[in-house]
Amino acid sequence: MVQNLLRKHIDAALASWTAGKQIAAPPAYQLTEPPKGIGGDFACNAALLLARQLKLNPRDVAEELSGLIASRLSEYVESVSIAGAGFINMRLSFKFILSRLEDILAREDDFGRGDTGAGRKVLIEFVSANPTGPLHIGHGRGAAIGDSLARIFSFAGFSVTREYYLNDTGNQIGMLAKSVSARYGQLRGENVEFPEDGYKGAYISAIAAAARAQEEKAGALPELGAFAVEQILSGIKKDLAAFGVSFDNWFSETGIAVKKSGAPPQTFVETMCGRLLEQGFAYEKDGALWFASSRYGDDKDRVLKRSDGRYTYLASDIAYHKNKLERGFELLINLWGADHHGYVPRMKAAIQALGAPPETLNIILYQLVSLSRAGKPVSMSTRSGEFVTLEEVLSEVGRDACRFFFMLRAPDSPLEFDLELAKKQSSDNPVFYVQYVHARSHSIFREAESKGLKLSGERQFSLLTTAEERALLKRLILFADTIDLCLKTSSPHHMTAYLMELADTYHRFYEKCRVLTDDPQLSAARLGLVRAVTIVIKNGLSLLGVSAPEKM
RNA sequence: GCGCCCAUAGCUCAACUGGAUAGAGCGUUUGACUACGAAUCAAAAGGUUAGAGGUUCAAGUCCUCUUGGGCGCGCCA
Repeated sequence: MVQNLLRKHIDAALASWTAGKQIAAPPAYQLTEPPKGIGGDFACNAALLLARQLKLNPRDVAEELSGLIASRLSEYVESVSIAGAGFINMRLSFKFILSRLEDILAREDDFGRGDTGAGRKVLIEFVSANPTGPLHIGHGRGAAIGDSLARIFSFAGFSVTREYYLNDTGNQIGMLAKSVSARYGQLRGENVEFPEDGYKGAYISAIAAAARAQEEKAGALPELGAFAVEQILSGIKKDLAAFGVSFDNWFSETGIAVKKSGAPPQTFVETMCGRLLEQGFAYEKDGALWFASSRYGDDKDRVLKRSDGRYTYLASDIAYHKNKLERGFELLINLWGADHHGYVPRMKAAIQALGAPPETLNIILYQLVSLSRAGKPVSMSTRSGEFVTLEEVLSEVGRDACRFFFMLRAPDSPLEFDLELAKKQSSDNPVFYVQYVHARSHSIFREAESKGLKLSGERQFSLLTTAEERALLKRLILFADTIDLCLKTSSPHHMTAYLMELADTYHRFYEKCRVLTDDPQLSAARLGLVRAVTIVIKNGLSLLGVSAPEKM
């Protein structure tokens, strides 16, 4: 990527400048795009940082540094200048930019693919919604972000496993069974009382009816808890498939927390708790087993095993993460709804008690989606039954628009989703703005072919001399840098922003520069540029799980 | 009561983790289709970054307080 390339040489320039000076550590400088109107492609603030450390005049430092940088970067940069308080601005050379353009055209679908991951094993756990009801719009956001992160990490050379943790045992499944059972009784005309904390959604009645149908067919009523989980889970899988989200593994809590006949004498949870006790991370008090999470910064210690002998959800979860580590994953990414933030310190503590450094676990909290319809808030409680399902939103708004919309913002920024607005705006949703670039370009290709022009072959890219063409080229070659930024911040929203910016630059180019002209040389060069744009747009959209149509 | 996250244009949000003149989209106003797709482009209006102090060459970003919101605080999951 461009930034890393420049950094390598700037680092060397800095090292030679600081040699012999009293510098504690090389400054963590930034390489940013200068504000519009300043000129230059990259700005470096190293001189400002060094001047502060050494109490020197920043302009003087910049003066000395810029010379060193210019000589080291002569292959990539055509000019280096000083501006403002001491920023060093660099302008990329056309020759370098064109070499990258050739790279895009040569690598096509693989352009942007990198090996920063070097095959390291990453587990991305996301959605993991309890199988007690259909997925709602909030789960959709987690699904979109998690799936795109998986695509991005994989594209960057990590070995990615996508996993869904299935809480298919415990109190909530018991309540689910009771809820279905009550509806089943009502179906048979019995006067049963519906449990106070039961799941009230209409889907419960549908499951009860399905159970009854199966009873009539098979002659026996299925076990209602397992039956309901199975029904709901198949709905969840269907919704995720429609959303373009797939999982490599569905990890069942039952497997680690429930004893099965013929299995080892202890469950995985029991073994894990025993080990924590041995190692001193857990202790017994008031008849319960406690995890000493406060030792690692949690507010207080947490119960692993209740005084009645049952294990808590936390115990299962720690055991689950122990299992993740035992499977050899070096990085664990968890996507949680922001309402779980209080749970973060104890899981971080657990990771350390399990012997892994805390940064092994990267918990990404995404703010919940607040849903409204025509400005009026819609309640989204599963138990009250008043929620809008992912399926409904998908059929209203469409998959591409929905996914793009969910990744427009950083995960930790709240997202307001107004159904009426999303429907109304569907024709000028930002996703169409980006997709239009792809469709428009292919329209040009079709036109070119009908005129007998070749889409590949010899091109003189030196003919691309206008400001619009240069701006477009520069945007194109920053694709890999955008992927890198997504990795560093664990957020795909930089990719949506990048694609919108690329689209903007392209549409401006399109207005100013006619591709198919009377000049065959110029036409060929511009066709090559447009081809590169379609490659980058398509690769970028595919990292977001959004299609790149050739016609719209 | 304690803790975490927020407050930026009329609305929804950016701002590359302390950098230059705080940017986009939507909405509003005005203009551009007899050559590759107008799902587009050009331009305008719109800001004391909730408020008050502080830290320094530099603060939307860091520290304190105030106000206003969201979420969490169980031997629930």
